[in-house]
Amino acid sequence: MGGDNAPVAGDGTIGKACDVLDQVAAFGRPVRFAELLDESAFPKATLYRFLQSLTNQGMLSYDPERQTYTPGMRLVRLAHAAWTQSSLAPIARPFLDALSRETGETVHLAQLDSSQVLYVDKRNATQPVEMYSQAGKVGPAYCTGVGKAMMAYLDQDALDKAVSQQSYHRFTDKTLASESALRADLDLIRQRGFAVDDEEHEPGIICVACPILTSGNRMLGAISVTGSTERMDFKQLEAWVPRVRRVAEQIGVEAQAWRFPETRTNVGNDRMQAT
Amino acid sequence: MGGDNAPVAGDGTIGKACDVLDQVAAFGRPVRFAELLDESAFPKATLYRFLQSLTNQGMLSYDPERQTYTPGMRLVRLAHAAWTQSSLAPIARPFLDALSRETGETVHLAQLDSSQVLYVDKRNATQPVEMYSQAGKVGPAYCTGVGKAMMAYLDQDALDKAVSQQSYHRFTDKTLASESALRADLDLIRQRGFAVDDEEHEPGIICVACPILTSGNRMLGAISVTGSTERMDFKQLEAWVPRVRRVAEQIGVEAQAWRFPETRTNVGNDRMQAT
DNA sequence: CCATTTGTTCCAAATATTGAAACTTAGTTT
DNA sequence: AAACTAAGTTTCAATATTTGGAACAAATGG
Repeated sequence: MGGDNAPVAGDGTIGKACDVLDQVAAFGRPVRFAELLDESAFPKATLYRFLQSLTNQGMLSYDPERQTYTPGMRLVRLAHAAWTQSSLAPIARPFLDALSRETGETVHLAQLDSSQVLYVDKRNATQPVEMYSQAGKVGPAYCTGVGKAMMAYLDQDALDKAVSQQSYHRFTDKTLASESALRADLDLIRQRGFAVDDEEHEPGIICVACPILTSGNRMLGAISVTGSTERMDFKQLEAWVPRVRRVAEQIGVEAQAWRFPETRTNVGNDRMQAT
Repeated sequence: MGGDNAPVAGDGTIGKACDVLDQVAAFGRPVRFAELLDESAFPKATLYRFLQSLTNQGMLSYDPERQTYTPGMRLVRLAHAAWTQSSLAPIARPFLDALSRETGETVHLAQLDSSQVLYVDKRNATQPVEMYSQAGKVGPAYCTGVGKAMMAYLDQDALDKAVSQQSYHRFTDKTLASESALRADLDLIRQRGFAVDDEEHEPGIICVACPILTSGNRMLGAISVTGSTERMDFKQLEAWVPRVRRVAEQIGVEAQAWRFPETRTNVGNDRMQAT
């Protein structure tokens, strides 16, 4: 859609290079120099050199035949380290396995990254697990169970920022398509201790989600159990809530025991160093 | 310029930033500033600013409590795009599924990245698939089936470089622990069209692997079927070779049809721009 | 074949990076 | 408790790097 990519930039050359990476990744397909140049804030020569450097470094991959760029394999290597060390996934794994076994439904583990939902692990009851295709995927926060569960437990500042950065695209006629509607739901979530997604993102898909919190109520992530309206109704799904909540609590305790690093509550970038 | 350590560097600021990312990732655990400084070629203030910028960008994650850095979640997001767009995984998926079903054994899909084996997908017959824990993982090339299968089909230059960059650590007493032994095996592999790993990396683990090639014999990756000596012998495993080869061929054809980007045969970086 | 688009290289000017050293915390020892 | 030590952070002038307009080359197409 319209919204031009957030030129978060800053951080000198590194920030700019990251922007280029994001831009290439955002295309979702092999992209040519000219296409990038159109959307880019950088002049021709500058963008060109960035692409060259990133390609040399393996952060981008270049197809000389078609003259196109795609995100590079070095990212996969680095992400493996990130996933292992910085995500909740390794800690949560056994709990997800158990929850998946018990419910037989799809289970998601998510964290919040730049006001978006970042899925870091998944259990799919029926089919074999789809690898990366789900872990690493991002989704909207305002219309998913895990997204709302996480936002509800952000502190004031982070919440304001997160809420203001949602797109509020109306995916279905049940989507909460305004900041006020979202805020109202977040209040409710805080009251109940869990979030629901009532076909707000995809028709026929419903879910319940609970936040993962430290003892100091710092939000680390969320887990959810998803079902389809064809096979079950909300009553059935909500029956799992106590179980989901308990698992979320357990993960929170484990995470804290492992002295889990501060989650990037950090929505957007605050740095003073202006140009 | 001899076998310096990793400092491939070059590419100005971007290359340096990538080096820092690698360094943090290499620790495999939350790492403090001073620890990085010890191993770093950069002066204190420089390294400090790199870490700050990378953290601001979400490429690193910082735990203020423990004052430690880990690879950041932004990498996971980017890697998802890389995996989807630049790896063989999406193309190979149905073939891996089939091969896994037929053999009932562990199946790997790998690509070559900086002279190392990068596993991009995996099927594990018995247990549920372990996600990222395998995709994104790197391993040695000189003592794994997929590694040798891939190296055997590199062109002269790339092969020389790859062969010279192996560590030749003797994991088991069957490990090919020298360049000459490796080269001899690669010749054999080229002759037979497939590679074997006869407990060269892990005792009790054997495998057969075939390269994935384009019609122009450009090497894109490799697949393997792995077994354990406890459950089977080499005779049984080699019976799968024709099947593995056929699947590799199919993937190669598909990949070419999709006009798959040039694989980073590119071992190491050649840029003249010294520091 | 010329026109046009797309990709690559040059180079002086502008700017960001550099790193020694000073400074600030936090933790430890005397 | 004061002094010491170590770890992390900031400063600032020198310097190397990035910058980007414009020229150049290589493909594409009419």
